[in-house]
Order: sequence, then structure tokens, then C-alpha cells
Amino acid sequence: MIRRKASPGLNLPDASMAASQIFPADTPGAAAEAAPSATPAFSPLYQQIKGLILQSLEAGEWKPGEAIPSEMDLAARFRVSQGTVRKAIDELAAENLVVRRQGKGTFVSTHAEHHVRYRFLKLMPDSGDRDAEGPASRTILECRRVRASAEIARSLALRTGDAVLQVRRVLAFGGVPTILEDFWLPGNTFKGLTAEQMASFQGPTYALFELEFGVRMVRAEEKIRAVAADAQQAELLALAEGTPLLSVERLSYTYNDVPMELRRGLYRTDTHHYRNDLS
Amino acid sequence: MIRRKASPGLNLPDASMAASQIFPADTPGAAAEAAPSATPAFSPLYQQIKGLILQSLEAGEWKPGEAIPSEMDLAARFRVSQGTVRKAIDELAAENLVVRRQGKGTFVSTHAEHHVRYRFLKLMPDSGDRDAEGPASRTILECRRVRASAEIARSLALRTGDAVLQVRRVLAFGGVPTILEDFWLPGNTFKGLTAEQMASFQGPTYALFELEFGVRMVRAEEKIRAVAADAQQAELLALAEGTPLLSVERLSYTYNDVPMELRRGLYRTDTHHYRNDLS
DNA sequence: CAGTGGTCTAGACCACTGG
DNA sequence: CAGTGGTCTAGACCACTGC
Repeated sequence: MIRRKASPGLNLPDASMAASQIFPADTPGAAAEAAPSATPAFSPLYQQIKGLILQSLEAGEWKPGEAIPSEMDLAARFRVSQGTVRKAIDELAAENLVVRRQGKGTFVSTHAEHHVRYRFLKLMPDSGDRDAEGPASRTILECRRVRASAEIARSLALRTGDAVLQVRRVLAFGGVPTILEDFWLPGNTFKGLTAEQMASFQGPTYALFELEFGVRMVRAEEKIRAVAADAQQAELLALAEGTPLLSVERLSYTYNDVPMELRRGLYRTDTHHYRNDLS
Repeated sequence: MIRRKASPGLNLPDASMAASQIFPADTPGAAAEAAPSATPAFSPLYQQIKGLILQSLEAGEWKPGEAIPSEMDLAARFRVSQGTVRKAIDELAAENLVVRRQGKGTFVSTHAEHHVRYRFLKLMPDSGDRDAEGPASRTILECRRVRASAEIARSLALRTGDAVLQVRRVLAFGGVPTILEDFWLPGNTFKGLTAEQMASFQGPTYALFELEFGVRMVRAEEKIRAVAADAQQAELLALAEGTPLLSVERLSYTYNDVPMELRRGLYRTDTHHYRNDLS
């Protein structure tokens, strides 16, 4: 089970013994029961605590936007010191899975909050001020159930021919069509998603995924290229055929590195640019 | 000067008093003397310690690749606990300014190390394996001293007409010209840089900057667009005029958010892609 | 005011590195 | 083996939030 080093203090035999019993059905919720064999033996205690919190997040014990238990509560639940819980939460916060708010608590992060509503969209107006251009207007061109091609299936870890939802839409900023994108979602998980639902939902699409399907995108990988607009793309974006466009292929993951969305976007970059910070 | 809260422990009056005297010429090296008024009052102790370490890094007290003093030594120097120093170094490590190596020490990070030699270059071969394509071959097309245009000057925080070094070069991977880039450096700081020096230097250009000019690029901002190759660009990259190319404008900073290089690159993306990880 | 996360300390032990 | 960073704990106090 859990690896426990020699008692860290000299006078804490009880705490030490207790810590070796983290995994028994001590913890409320179904998470602990779900994956009994997934316990990563031989790693620092705080990593194991992090893993346990992760399981609870994944199992939906706390929903996006909700507060998780206080550090003291978690320390008591897992029978470790507050400092150890703190270090576990530090890492979760660094990965943007939770957000700490002094005096209030630690909250499950969500794509629904205003200040992170474009967390995965790096396209910025050249003015640099996203708010100045107002909210994006979205036009759903297509939303249908199709069979996954070999390529789509591979990206989403499905089998060729499995059902996937394919969506095509155009985003316009200040009335100017700027992004044309297609995306594919596993049909099983997103059963019942309709164009109407997407069109009427206020807020980011990723927030809709959280609310309606319980799917939280936690990270993504993008591959970016320069391409020339073909006739159809040019028409949809109201520009000349052959115009250079930024091609952005994004694979988004939920917990445990499970891919959940493949998105292919074409961005016009005469008035906007893709911004990236390196360090 | 420094803000010091009430004594944290009950039985540590000495340590508490000592901590309020961090700034006197207690510290070896010239750093402490250099910026007497830059002390950020009213911030957590570890942030202040971080700032002091930063000043020493900036002043060159420890060179890239060298080890900085151990946590114990720094704790003694600054009269704080090891844990406080640790938290300061944690942040510096998170910003890639230093690298920790268990059992060995903490080292000033450098662009010269093999595994980070393309820290700022996000272009990847489609195969995904940078090593497979071998080292880049560099062709310096131009390296001359010019007067800064208004635009260049603004980016580099200079005055229009100030001397800047302008370099143009082509990078080829596996014999295929892939990147055409121009970059501009402040003439004062990089006095004496020649095309020969750049051509003969083995390793990343940013490593040369560290070794020969003591300039460490610590972060950068990129703006990415899709553009069509003009006649000259097409010829230099050996492709057809009008080919879509990725335009990458990078502004690199050294310590204290001082801009030190403006770089404009054109990447061909038929065999490579710009890779970005979002979280 | 109580409860939360944030800071700071002190001390013990572990894991890794190199002489 | 000594020295380094890494983990873990316990306890105190600070800063912020909301009742």
C-alpha cells in the first residue's frame, strides 16, 4: 500500500501508525473505493495526498466552483499534518486544478469564471485588450453525430468508427468573423449535445461541458501551423481565398490524461495575434 | 525598510531582532550596495529574500551554471530560517532562474545546457523528435550596426536612432532551410559582437550572450501570425513566393523586465509545427 | 468574532551525491 | 562519510473574509 518512512518525529508513534492507514474506508465518498489498486506506492506522502484529492475531484465529490474542505479538515481526514496537505494543494493550484482564496477557502477551478473564460484561447486583439472588443458572437454551422475517422479516433483514444460529435462554428469579434473551428467529442460522453444547447448557452463552451456533462478540461496541447485558406474556409471567414491563416490543432484532456476533445481552428491574424509567454 | 511582523515564536527574540537587520552590509558581494532604495517594503519575508537573491544573480555574484550557496548558508546570511530561504528558492526555480539538484546544490540556470538548449524555440519537427533531425545549421546573412527605427527602439526601450545590432540568419534542419530570422540587440550592451563570433560559436546563441556579454534572457513574449512569404523571403527559404509562413515576433527580457532582444522569425510549417502546452 | 489560507520557525529524518 | 536538497511535522502568528 502506502510507503511510510520511519516515524518523522520521535514522539509521534500514534500519528505515524495512523498515517499508514490512509487508504481504508476512512474517507467519505465513493472515490476511495473506486480504484483500490491505483495507489502509487513509494512516493512522498504529499504526492499520495495529492492523488487522493485528485480522485475526489475526478469522482465529482466537489463540483467546479465549489469549495473543497479546509486544509485542517483534509489533514484530519488523511491523518497527516496541515503542512503536508498544503504542499499537495500547492501543486494542484500550480496545475490550475484548484484556486486558493485567502480567508475563504480552496475552490475547484472552472472555465465558467469571468477572468479565466478564455483560458485556452490565446488569440488576442492587436490592441491587447480582450474586453474592449466585447463578447464573441458564435454561429454554429453544424453539429452532428458521425463515425470517427482513423485520425480522429487515434487522437481521442477511440476506435475507428466509434460515434463522435462533430461541431463546426464561427466566432466573430466586433462583428468580424475571426475564428472558424471544427471540434470532435466522444459520442458516448457527450450524448445529447445539440446545436441549440450550444447556441443558447451563455458563457464558454468548456463551462457548458462542465455543467451538462461533468467533463472538466484541465490541460491541452496545441500544434500551430500557417496555412492558406481554401475556397470554403475563405467564404466562411469572409476573406480572399489563399489568405494565410493560423491553423491551431488543440487536443484537450480531462483528468488522468484522458483526451476529450480535438479541435481544429483557423484564426485570421490581420487584426489579432496568438500570444504566448515563454519562461 | 523591511517590514517585520511580531516575533513568530515565543522564545525567539534574538532571531526576530536579527531578521529586522537583513539589509545592513552584512551580506558579502556588491549587490547589497548597488540598489539601496529598491527594497520592497511590506511584502512577505521570503519575497524579500527572493529579491535579494535576485539582486545577487543580476549582479553576477554567481555565474550561469555555477552553484549558489546552500540553503543553510543563505539562511545564515539573511538571518532567517532555512524554510524561508527554501520558499524563496522554490519561486526562483519555478521561474526557471535556478535549478535544484538533490544532493548537489542549487545552480544558476543557463541556456548552455543540452537539455534546455531550445528553451525558447517551440518549433518541433512533425516527428516530435528534435534529436532525430540533428543539430541546426546556421547561416549568418548579415550582422551590422544600424540606427534603431522608432518601432525597434520602442520594443527595446531605447531612443529612436540609438545604435542597435541587426542580425539576419537562416536555420536549416537536416539540410532544409526552415527558419529565417532577424533580430536586434542594444548596441551598447552587445558592443563587439561579430558575424564570425556567432558563426564559430558552438551552442545556442543565448548561451553566447551569457558567456560573452553577461546577458541572461530569463523570459520572453511571442506574438504569432500567419503571413505569406514575399519574394525575398521565399528565395532565402527556398520555397515558392506566397507560401504561408508562421511569423513569430519574440521580445526577450533579462532581469527586472528589461527587454534585451527583439526577434522576428519566419517558420515554415510543412514539416514542423509550433508546439504549445496549455494548462 | 471564528474560520480560512498565508507566513515563519525549528527540528527531525530521508534520499541523493561525491569524495 | 559529510553535505546537499526533499519531506514531514508541530505550533505560532498574520491577513483576509464574512457573519
